[in-house]
Amino acid sequence: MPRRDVSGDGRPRPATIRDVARRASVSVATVSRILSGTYPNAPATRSKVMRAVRELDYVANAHARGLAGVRPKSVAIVVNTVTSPHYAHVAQGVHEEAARTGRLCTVGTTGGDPERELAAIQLLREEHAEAVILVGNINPDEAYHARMVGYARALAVAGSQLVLCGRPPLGPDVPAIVVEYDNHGGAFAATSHLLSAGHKRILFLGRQAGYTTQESRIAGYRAALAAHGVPHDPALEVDSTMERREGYRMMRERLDAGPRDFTAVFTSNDQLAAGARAALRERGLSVPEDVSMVGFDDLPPSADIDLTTVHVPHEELGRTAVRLALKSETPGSAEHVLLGTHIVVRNSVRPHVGEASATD
Amino acid sequence: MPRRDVSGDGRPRPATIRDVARRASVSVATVSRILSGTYPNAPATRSKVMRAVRELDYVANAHARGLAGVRPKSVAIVVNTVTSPHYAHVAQGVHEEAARTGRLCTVGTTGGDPERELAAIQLLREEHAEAVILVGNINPDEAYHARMVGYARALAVAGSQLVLCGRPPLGPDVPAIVVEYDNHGGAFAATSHLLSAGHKRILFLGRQAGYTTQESRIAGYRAALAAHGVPHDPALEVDSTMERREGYRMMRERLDAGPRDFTAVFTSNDQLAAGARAALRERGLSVPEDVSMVGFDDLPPSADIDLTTVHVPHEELGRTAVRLALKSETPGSAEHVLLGTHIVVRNSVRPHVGEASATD
DNA sequence: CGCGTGAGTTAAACCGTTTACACAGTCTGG
DNA sequence: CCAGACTGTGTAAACGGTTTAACTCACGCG
Repeated sequence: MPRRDVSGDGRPRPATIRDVARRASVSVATVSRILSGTYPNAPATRSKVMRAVRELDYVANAHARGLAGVRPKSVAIVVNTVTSPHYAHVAQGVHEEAARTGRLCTVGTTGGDPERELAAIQLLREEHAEAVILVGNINPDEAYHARMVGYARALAVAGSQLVLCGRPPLGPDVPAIVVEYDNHGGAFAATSHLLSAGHKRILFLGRQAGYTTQESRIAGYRAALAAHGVPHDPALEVDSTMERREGYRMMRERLDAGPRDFTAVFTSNDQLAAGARAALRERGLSVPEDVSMVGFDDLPPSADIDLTTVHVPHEELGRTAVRLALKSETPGSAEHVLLGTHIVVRNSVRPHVGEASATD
Repeated sequence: MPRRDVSGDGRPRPATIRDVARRASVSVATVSRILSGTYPNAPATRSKVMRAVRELDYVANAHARGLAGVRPKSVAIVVNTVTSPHYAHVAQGVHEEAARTGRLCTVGTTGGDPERELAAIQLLREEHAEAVILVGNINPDEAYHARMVGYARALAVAGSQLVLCGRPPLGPDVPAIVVEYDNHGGAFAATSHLLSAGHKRILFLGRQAGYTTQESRIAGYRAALAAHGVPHDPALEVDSTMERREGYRMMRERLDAGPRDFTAVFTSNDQLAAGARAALRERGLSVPEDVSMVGFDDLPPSADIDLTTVHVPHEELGRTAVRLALKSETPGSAEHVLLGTHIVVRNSVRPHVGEASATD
């Protein structure tokens, strides 16, 4: 019945707390208490134990500790991919904050597949992590939402604090911390910036129906047009995913399709802007001389191409998520934080002095 | 003495295997067997149990399972940062392969600090993960190496297979799987490509003493020069880190320092190439018309700027690491794999027809 | 009819921690 | 001088699974 390896090969096994206790001639309870440091102990005993720990190179077994009821020090994060810059930077923030407090992160990737997201959460239920952070953008449908609500409750029961990062709340009765950032306000500011420079024909690149992030951004764009009394032309809204190639392709198609009917471009993220910019250059149009452009995200490479863009606090998003999740002792908090975004002005916008510029 | 929550608040607790057993009127052993599927069982019992599982929304506690001696399904990866493209892509490969087999990844970041790397490993010892994958480039010194060897042994004892990814072996008696890629060969090919196009003055950008990756690349560069009988001029080797800004800065300095003394550039990675290219353009020099350029890494954005570069199988590096680690039942394997690199020819190199081009 | 046989199930040991409680000293104050 | 507080340590019961060995029951065979 025992599985203790006394038998054959004698493959070494890690030292246990019992080995330490034996070597230091104390009980296991004493060792445990001294290592956790939360109990009174005699200096002499303490040094005996610490020596035994060192000599045996003892580290505690995380499984045993977790089972014994100590909350494991771990946070989990579920992202789309680890290669896309936005996710990577949020993850970076999560890692920073986690590392500050001596934690590692469990990372699950979904490739944008809601099914895989749900599967990852199911797996994470087993781990009883302190926090489970779901980051980014999804295209929620009814069935998905219902299942997610159930899973969220299950996580709470398992003792994991759920955090939604850059994604809307699940509902009033689902306990989750929500850390969003101001997509609408950022898009409003970006569009206003172009409008103030005299642009009236502003192409919006990167519409994607159903995805909450993109919808907020386009809503901000429309709101700014309305606020400035500039007519909204649906033909200026171009569907595309968020990848650079797509920005390149869509801009190229647009330019090839007929005469240019815009003087400025607002893209749903910086990668689209970079792609669109490349397409423009190929057609002999430069930014900002011929076309003004504003992006969204403020990723590091955007500084190199002097792109005016909306700064998103990626890292802070991640840090805040972790901080809030670990703050409350008992999981099941519900909180809603909205981080600000602001426009970073570089050199990709020029005033537009159009034909009869001053009407209205 | 018990901690079972019968007392006050009645906060719900996750269902345990005992709850399932009770509900299905069988013993816990039966439930365990049926769920693990590795034992004969009667169909009637099976469906009873499965129903109870569904009704109670039972998932097994990973800690308990781990403690009971079942190898937890988890792989760990330790990287520099999650935002740098090379690491991100390797991590992506690791995640892919892990996800394929239903595993999540634990990720530790070091920020390039050897101390933090060692700390992460120490933390990972507690987890008893199946595999611990250390990725990338370091600047090993004597003390670090000694400690790492000790930690590597400890990991083996804990049952975790150590994998070194893009980093040289620790030593013949340290059990680790090593997955490298051909830095030397790639650099040799890249340099040869430029030499064959008639270039004799090739700037090497990105030398960094002590870092194994960069040293292999510069060695390949020198070997190619020697093989083609082109004299090696140390003044053409420029120190720099691997960041884009640095490439921009160093190239700018070089151009400002005096007349241009090179016709081609080989950079230690694509990001340096992008930076250097930007600096060249600012001075009115274009690639490839005025200066030929070859990079290293073949990151996605490099296709957009038509950069000829050395393809590194980032994702495959990660996938191979996981695959090999999980292959062997017992940890402590030692294996050395060298993945190939190859040059991807785009449009950043032009033949150089120099003054008196044909001497030697 | 006795008995092995094998499929299906169970009781109990065990994994390595933490912690509630008991207990032995040592001080302190009345 | 003794009750009571305080210190430090030990004992043993959890935590929630897996696994071994034993047991039950029907069945087929000699």
